[in-house]
Amino acid sequence: MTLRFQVIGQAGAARVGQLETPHGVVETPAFFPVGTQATVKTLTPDDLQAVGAQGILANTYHLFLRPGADLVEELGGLHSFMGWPHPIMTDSGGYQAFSLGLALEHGVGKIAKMFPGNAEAPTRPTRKRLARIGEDGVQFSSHLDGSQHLLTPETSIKVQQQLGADLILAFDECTSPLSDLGYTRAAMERTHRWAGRCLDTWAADQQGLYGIVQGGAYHDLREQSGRFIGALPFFGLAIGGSLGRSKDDMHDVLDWTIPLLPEDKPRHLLGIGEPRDLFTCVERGIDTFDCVAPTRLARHGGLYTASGRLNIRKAIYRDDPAPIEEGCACQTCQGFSRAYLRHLFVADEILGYRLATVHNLHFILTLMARLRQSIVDGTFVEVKREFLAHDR
RNA sequence: GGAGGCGUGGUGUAGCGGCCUAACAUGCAGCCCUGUCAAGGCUGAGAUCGCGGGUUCGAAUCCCGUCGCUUCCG
Repeated sequence: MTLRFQVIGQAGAARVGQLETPHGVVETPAFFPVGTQATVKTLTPDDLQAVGAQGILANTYHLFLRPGADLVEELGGLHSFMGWPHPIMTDSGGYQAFSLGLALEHGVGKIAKMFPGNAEAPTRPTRKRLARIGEDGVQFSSHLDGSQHLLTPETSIKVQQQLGADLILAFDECTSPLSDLGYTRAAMERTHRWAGRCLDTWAADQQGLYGIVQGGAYHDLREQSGRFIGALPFFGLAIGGSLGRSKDDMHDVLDWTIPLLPEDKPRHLLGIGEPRDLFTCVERGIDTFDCVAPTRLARHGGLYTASGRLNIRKAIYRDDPAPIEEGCACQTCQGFSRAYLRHLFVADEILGYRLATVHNLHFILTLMARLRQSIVDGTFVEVKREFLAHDR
């Protein structure tokens, strides 16, 4: 059983590395598509390999509720259960403390453009929260059947052991961008206490455990958290939590945090990002990413191209015989027109969601591979400049 | 030939005297989505209620006529 990370090349703060896991080596920087319920929606493991995925991220809370950790363990663990023999990371369920808690109550995501006082209204309706946070852990009302479940640092790590991912995450609390300094500090301190409990429960030789830096968009808190989490004996470090109200805020958070983390450990940025984010975050020293954006956007008709995102449902594509992107090597662009894809979306045909997902993942994973190579070649700055110049 | 029913945005329907400057679904258009409650959400355009006349303070709603569709009987 191998669990090891080594940096093999650098360009400024950007770095190329190898993350060895029991299920294979991840060449970093890398992007992990999200497969919350042990499936990257609409794709088979073969599809995933074809688009260039090295690893995926699944979710503890969702799998704990359904089908249950005991069952997955009985069936040989996640890799065997879902037929994916390559690296898997599991999120701890800490994010659900937010997404089913304050995110519902505030009607926001982890990067909130809408703040109280801003003229623009929230894009999502506010709803009653399904998660309540206490010192011991998070009390969830299942979104499936309303049943009550307490997830703690200990139970989260144990469930992740049963699921058997290669890389696992500490149980933390992701705060809302609308949380004030006082609340964000209290949540961060609680996450720090939970970090110790996660370490105490962790079987270090089995899985690589990542500690999570919190602190919202507050400078002092991020520094405090970066120092604290960075000094603990985790296998890797992740940056989580609210990243403010803009990309600038997000970059500030990375600039404050990353220099405080040990250089020899892998750094994961939770829940980011969009194509351009890969450049700006790798540039600051991030090694791995996970994000629902490419897959979710694909299912909603948002398709990546070198000149920005297009919405395939638009009328202008009704009779467009061109592929999504001229010159794209993905299965979708090789065989299908924009007009056909638009038809599939308008007709609500399943194939549309799959073809769109294939394209977006191929796009982002190919971009990541190019970016990785550019660090080796010493052309990162040029490649980045060129990409950003075209991306709208 | 006779009796009845129905005609409301592109489509299917709701409303059956004032709260209708007409509702809902779907479709259409645009926007949003960053550790997935997410094949989801938000916003918008679109009908003077078949046509004509009448009753009434007031009609999509009641009455008469007319046209169209439809069901049953012959």
